[in-house]
Amino acid sequence: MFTLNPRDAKPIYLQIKEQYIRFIVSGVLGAGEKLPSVRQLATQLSINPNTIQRAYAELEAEGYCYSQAGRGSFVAQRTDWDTSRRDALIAQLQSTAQALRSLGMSEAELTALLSKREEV
Amino acid sequence: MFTLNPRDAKPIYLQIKEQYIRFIVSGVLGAGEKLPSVRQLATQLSINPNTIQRAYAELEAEGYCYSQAGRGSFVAQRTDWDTSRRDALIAQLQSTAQALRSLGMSEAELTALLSKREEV
Amino acid sequence: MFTLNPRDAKPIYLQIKEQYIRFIVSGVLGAGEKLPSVRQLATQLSINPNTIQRAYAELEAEGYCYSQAGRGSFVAQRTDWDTSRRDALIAQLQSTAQALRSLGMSEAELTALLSKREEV
Amino acid sequence: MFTLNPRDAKPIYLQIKEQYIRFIVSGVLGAGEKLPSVRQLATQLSINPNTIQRAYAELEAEGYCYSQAGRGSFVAQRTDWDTSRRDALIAQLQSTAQALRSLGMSEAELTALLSKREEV
DNA sequence: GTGGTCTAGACCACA
DNA sequence: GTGGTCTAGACCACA
Repeated sequence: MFTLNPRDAKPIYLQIKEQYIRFIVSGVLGAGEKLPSVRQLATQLSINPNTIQRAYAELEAEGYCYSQAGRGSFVAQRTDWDTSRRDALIAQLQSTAQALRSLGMSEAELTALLSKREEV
Repeated sequence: MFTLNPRDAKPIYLQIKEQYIRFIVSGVLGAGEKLPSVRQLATQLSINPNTIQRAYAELEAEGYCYSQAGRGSFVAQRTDWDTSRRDALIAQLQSTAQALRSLGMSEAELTALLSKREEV
Repeated sequence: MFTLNPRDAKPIYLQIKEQYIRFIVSGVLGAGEKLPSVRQLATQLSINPNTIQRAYAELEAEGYCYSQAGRGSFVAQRTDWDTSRRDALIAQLQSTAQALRSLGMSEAELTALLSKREEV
Repeated sequence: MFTLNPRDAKPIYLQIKEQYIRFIVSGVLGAGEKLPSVRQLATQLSINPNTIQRAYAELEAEGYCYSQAGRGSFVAQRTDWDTSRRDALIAQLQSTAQALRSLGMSEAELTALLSKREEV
């Protein structure tokens, strides 16, 4: 399920966190579903448990999951993270678009860019 | 002219670099204009000259300015940085748009976002 | 393994960088191999860690290696540096050839030079 | 006659020196011809005389010209600089070719590169 | 004066 | 332990 890229400059805890966000946002992991325990995932990925712990802590801080002592961590309701994330992305989209305008890009060109999905 | 936040997770040299990019891209600083000297800016911002040096070195590496021992640093011609910057922004725009799509945003909504200029 | 000449006009960080490039390009250091840590190499060469840091940072910027806080620095895949290096060398070959032509060397002589491998 | 590029990272004294080498090597300036005086050239280029002085000193050290106290500087005989310069360029050509071979370039490709004159 | 390199040494994030 | 950032301050090349 997880792909960790050791060559990436991105810290491992962030790679884990961002993959979880992708899974949760896309619905691969539904609200209420249980995340693997810190120890379990650490063993599975051959990684230090501290690293997993940090990823989980940030996910929880941003409302993507919640943890219950003794039971584990679970995917949160969409309402807990939806709005703030959306707002952040919208702000970023608009500021990037603004930067492209200041390089002389027209509205038509900007709109055209959106229809071309990036490949990666 | 400069706003530095030493508590920011973003390194100081990057804060300086990015502010200069904004000034240059927006035309506040025109091609050929002299940047303040490394030492001068260091004193003014109460920052170590090495930190300024690093910001200037990266600006030069990315084509935003050029520098000469004994003379100073100067804003480069637009052609020197135009394309690379454009490409970076386009990639960012598309990846942000993709993230919004995975939150369920439609193409129509995305396009609508572009017409609303952000205020900042 | 390393030869440093502190009297050389060429900065130390560049001497280190260029030697690493030679090792990586020639295959002495293979993709994925770990470079010595910044501190380790600094002690071994009796050089300031900042100087090593700079060499490593430039190697990474040019795609010869990648580094991760907490883990170390590693030799990159060949595909990451191949093209850019090739282009640089081609430019250098052609400009040197041009200089020799302006000394009156004929095309036949130039071609002949290529078949004689230099010994070093 | 002279083109100085203030945007070039190359020091001005070097730009002057290299342009003289080009003139001398190509025969634009013939053996025995008088170079402009340091002061004269400094005024003409609006440049510090020290800068010119340094260019002339290096040209003389490398055998491209000679100076006579009270009379001025004159272009040297070709035999004074020809061989050493030629040798240096040949060595560089061969070592660059060798580097390209280690990237997998064939002899045929190398030879082909020579026939394509670089444009600049 | 101006940029570039370097040493010495501190502190932080990450694994 | 490992890389990344930063301060303080020195010395060099160049104009």
